Amino acid sequence: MEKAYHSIGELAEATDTKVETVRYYERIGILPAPKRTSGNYRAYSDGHLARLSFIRRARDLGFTLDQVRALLALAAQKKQDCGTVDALAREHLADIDRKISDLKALRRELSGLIGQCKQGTIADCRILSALSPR
Amino acid sequence: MEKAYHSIGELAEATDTKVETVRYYERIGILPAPKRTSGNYRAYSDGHLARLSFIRRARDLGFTLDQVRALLALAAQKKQDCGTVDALAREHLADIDRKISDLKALRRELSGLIGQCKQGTIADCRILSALSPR
DNA sequence: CTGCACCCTGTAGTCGGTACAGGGTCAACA
DNA sequence: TGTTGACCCTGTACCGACTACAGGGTGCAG
Repeated sequence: MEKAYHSIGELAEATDTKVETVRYYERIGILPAPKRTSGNYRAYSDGHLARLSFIRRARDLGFTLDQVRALLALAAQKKQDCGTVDALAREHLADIDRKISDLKALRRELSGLIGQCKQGTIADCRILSALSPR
Repeated sequence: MEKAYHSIGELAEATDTKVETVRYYERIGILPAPKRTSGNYRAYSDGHLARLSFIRRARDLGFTLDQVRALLALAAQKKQDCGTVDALAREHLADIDRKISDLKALRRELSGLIGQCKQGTIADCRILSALSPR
C-alpha cells in the first residue's frame, strides 16, 4: 500500500509544481480542496496526486487550463466515445502548427537582419533601420 | 509637408494598434505624452508616429517591451557602435529557436497520440491515458 | 526549548494589453 | 439651432497562469 496522505510540498515535488501553484489550482477549482490535518495542513489523497499529474502533463503539452478542464470532464464520463478528445487534441495540434510557422517566419526575418552591421555606428545600423517606419 | 498633428485614432489606425494600447504605451512611459488640443485631445507629431511604428514593428518581431525600450535607448545614442543591437537581436533569435524546437517536440508527441483512438470509449482512450500519471 | 523547515491565509505583482463605465468634444446634417 | 453619432477623455477592473511576498502557525530534531 502507498502512503495515505501527502503534504502540499510532497505533491508539488512529485509533479514538478510550485506549492503556490497547487494552492492556485485549488482556488480556481481545477483541483478539489483536500481534507485538512488537525494542524490545518492540506492532506492530499492519491486521487489528488493523479489529477494534478494529469493537469501538469496536459499543461506541459500546451493545453490551456480551460482545455484541461474539458479533458478532465470528458475523462470522467467513461461511456462517451473518445472522438471528442481526439477532436480537442487535433484542434490543439493545428494551433501548434500555426505557432511553429509564425515563429519560423519571424526567425527568417530576424536572422536576415543579424550580422549585417559590422563595426558600424548606430546611425547606419541595419537592424534599427529595418525597425524604423518605412 | 505632412499634416502637423494626428489624433490618437489616426495614430492607432496607421500603426495597426488599438487606441487603448496607445494610451497604455503612454502610461508605461514607452511613448511620450503628446501635446493636447484645446478640447484635451492628444495631438501627436510625426515623431510620435515614427516611435510608435518602431515599437509595433519590434513587438511584431517578438521583442518584449523591455527589449524595445533598450533598442530605443540605443537608437538614441548615435555614436555608439551597433554591436549591442546585434547582440540583443541574436539573443532574441536564440529564444525563438528554443521555442521552435520545444513546439516541434510537442507536436511530435501530440501527433503520435492523435488517431490512435478509433470508435473506442473513454475508458481506453490513448490520449487520456497518455496524459494520466505513469 | 530552540531553531528551522514547512505550512497557512491574504493580497499584490507580473506581461501586454483589453474592456468597460461614465462622461466630454466636434463636425455634419436637418 | 438642435441633435445625432463618431470620436475622444479618465479611471478602473479584468484576462491567463501563475509568482512573490508578508505575517503568522505547526511540527520535529537536536
